[in-house]
Amino acid sequence: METKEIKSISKAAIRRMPLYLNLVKQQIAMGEKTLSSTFIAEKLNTEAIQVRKDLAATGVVGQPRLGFCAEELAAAIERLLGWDNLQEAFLIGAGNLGAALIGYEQFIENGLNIVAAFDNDPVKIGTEIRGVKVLSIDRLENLIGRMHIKLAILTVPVEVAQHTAERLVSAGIEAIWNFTPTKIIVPDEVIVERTDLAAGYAQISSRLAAKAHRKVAANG
Amino acid sequence: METKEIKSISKAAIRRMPLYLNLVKQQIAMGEKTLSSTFIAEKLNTEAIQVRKDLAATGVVGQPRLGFCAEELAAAIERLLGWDNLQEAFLIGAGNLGAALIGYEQFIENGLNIVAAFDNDPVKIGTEIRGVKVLSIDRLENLIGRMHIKLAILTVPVEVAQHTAERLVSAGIEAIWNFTPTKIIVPDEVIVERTDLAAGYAQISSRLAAKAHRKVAANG
DNA sequence: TAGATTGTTAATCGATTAACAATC
DNA sequence: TAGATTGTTAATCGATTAACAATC
Repeated sequence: METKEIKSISKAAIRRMPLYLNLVKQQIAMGEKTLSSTFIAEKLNTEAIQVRKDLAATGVVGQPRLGFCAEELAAAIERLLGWDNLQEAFLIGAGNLGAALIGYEQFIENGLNIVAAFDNDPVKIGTEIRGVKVLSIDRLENLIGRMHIKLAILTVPVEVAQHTAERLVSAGIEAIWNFTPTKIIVPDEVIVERTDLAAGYAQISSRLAAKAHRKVAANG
Repeated sequence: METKEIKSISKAAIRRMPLYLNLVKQQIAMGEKTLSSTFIAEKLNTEAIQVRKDLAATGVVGQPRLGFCAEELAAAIERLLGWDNLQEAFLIGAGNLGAALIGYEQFIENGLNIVAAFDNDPVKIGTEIRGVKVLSIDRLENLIGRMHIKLAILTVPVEVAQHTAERLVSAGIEAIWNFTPTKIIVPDEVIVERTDLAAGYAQISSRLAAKAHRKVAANG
């Protein structure tokens, strides 16, 4: 398996990788051995040049006329994303959103395993959500250390987001996936990714609103 | 209320608007009348120049020495995002994620109201999730037309995402919020926003993996 | 061989950041 | 007035897209 030097990768390219991976796996399942950037671009409604540029970052070398080896590509993307190893995570805040993430089967395919949930609500503590125990938030620091947990999924109410983030950092967490609608401030070495449902909805609603405003303007 | 011409807005700026709005509302609740770009930047761990550039898009004019009028800013951002009007939406696919979105209280503040859910599972049809009825997918087209629904939240399994999107488009939907890990292909005039949990996780896991790979390399 | 596809280098585009005059 | 802050214009940065030689 010949690979060239790994190139630097843009954040946008990383976000597209799961789309490529799904498609590659789909082709493998259909018995295809190779797939070209042209094919991928057509399926994902994008441009072949972007696909080639993105895939260059995986280090996989394609073959003129044939495209890329599907198996090799799948393995390279999974390695690039770290989806070839299981990642254990704690979920902090066992509310609606937290419970949904625990039940989100897709994560297993991505190598993400939520091993415990934490909450401060005595009613929730001691219960289980789809086999995942809800523990007291008091035990957070101790268990992060003992279980060598690197990733925390933050689904607490926004008011306690910053404070909880600071607890996680003191306990030695390496990465925080922040689902709260605020920006948490942590040291640079801590990896933070914010998945903000409000930000996603803002894209949609602003465009719908712009359309509506234009219509009102046109009708006087 | 003096406003200047509305400027064009980047997607990234739109995504930041909810953060600004939350902060502004918080300041209003604390009795503050104005807030400056410097203050906002400090609170959100970003640069004042970016805040000013973003806020310029709302059309609100600030005052040197004082900053921006909080009330005016809140109203302008809500109008820009379309959060000043209630948006009714259908949710398609009443699985785990779908149920969580129905229960996500935050949406009400954003003016988003999920009025019905649709599924093809006879066990689910006829039940309610937090007061939202689960209806048969067979009634989708009819009800979109009758209730003048503009927005559909797509939480179906990935295999049926494209087909379901096409049904929504034929029924006259204007916007689709796509939570499936695939790109749906629809006519240009249909507004699509993809919120992909896998893409968000890819950011985190790739950085954790890069860190781990570096460590292995360093230890020989 | 002819032609589809890769991968590199250059050009373009868009967003962020810097500099600074205008303002209260 | 002095000084903090705004808002504009220009410079920089990063990502996307285009052009094209190399390859099988």
